[in-house]
Amino acid sequence: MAPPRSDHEDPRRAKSRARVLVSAVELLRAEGLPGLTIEAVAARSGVAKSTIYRQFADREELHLAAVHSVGCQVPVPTSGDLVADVTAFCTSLNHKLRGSDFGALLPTALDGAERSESFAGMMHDVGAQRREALAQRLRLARRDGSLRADVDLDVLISQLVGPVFYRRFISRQPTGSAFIGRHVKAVLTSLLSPTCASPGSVAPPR
Amino acid sequence: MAPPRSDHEDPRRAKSRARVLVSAVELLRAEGLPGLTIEAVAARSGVAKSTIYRQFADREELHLAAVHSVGCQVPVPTSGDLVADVTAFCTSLNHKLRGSDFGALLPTALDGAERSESFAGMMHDVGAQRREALAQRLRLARRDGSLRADVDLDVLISQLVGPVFYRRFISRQPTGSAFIGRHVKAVLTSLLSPTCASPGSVAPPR
DNA sequence: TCATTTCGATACGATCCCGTAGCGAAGTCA
DNA sequence: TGACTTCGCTACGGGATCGTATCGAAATGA
Repeated sequence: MAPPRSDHEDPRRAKSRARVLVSAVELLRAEGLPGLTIEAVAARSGVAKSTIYRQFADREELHLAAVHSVGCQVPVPTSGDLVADVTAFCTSLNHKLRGSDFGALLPTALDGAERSESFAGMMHDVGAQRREALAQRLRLARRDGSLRADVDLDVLISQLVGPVFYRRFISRQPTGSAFIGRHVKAVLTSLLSPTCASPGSVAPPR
Repeated sequence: MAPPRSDHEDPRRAKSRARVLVSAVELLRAEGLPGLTIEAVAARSGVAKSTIYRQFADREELHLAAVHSVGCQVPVPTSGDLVADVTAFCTSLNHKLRGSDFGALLPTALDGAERSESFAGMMHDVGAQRREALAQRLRLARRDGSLRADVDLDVLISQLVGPVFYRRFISRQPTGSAFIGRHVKAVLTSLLSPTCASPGSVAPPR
């Protein structure tokens, strides 16, 4: 069941596993959760059904592994300009959500998380990891004085990324660079520096 | 197929339809999309399979009708205080997302919308309706001067509701009244009135 | 009352999917 | 090379699900 000794894995095992996961992702993209069936994965991947069962106990475990395999690391740039960095981050995130396997599989993952503890745990962890990267950048900004010291990072992060997810998955509204630019600016401007606020905090009053 | 004449529907037809939808919602809550099967709905609801097929062409149509049946209207209070009203709205929304059938079925709907045009359309419409109610309240605030005139309502609405959805479905973080209070205050404070800003925009600087 | 509509029940063949088992072939590693 | 592991293949029985058809019973509405 587990590799005989340490972390050394038989390359055949790894290879078939990889092929299975690729096909699982394709199936999920094409047909959603109901389409993810051991039989279908076997047919599509060319990996025998028995081999799949050797590595995945059931459909849920396979689904979990498939979602985990597409991951989602969004780079957080660290130039001097906070607004520019966060804007770049949100833009990258937006592209990931709209163009990558992760974006395509996330709805199925949400559905899974609604009913499975291990799924909910993974979702939470993956998200926490992504948020931590952003948090570090924001803490840096707080230290170098470009961000107010009394900002609640937890709230701020939700405000920054929440709307991007929302428009992609829930409201299904466009999120072009125009939106992201206005959005980040509106959220950050009033929190920028201890100096009360620059004259126009969203757009020039005229 | 269509009722013989005008909008008059045979009560037997309406009754069986209602029973079917209730069971469909229960099944979706309990087992997610893969659990929504005509056979299972028939068994659970006591409505014969043939009767179900008379009203729903396939699983997707039934799923769509089930989601549509749970609806989601969130009241938007209109007292004098904008911050209080929006906070109350977000609180209601949060409760809906966490406690109602709508909240439980939304993930399955997102999955469906990813792959079905009619589903995506319904999701968009339902959301647009909900957003319009909030938009009206915000336009009122803009007219009576409590909100800056140059605010982009589209962006603002996403910023207000996005984080609530995000924390409920994606990051799975808590959204107590503490969070919602801080959140709404942080978003709105800098946009309140043309007068620069009240001393502390998030928390007293000490 | 009486024609019409809808219902529930049942049965049907076809298909999908499950999970397990046994087999020889091929790859892996010491 | 030789022992071991993993593979693909095939087959199996059992169950779930599909979508359709037929039928008499019940409800509806004019």
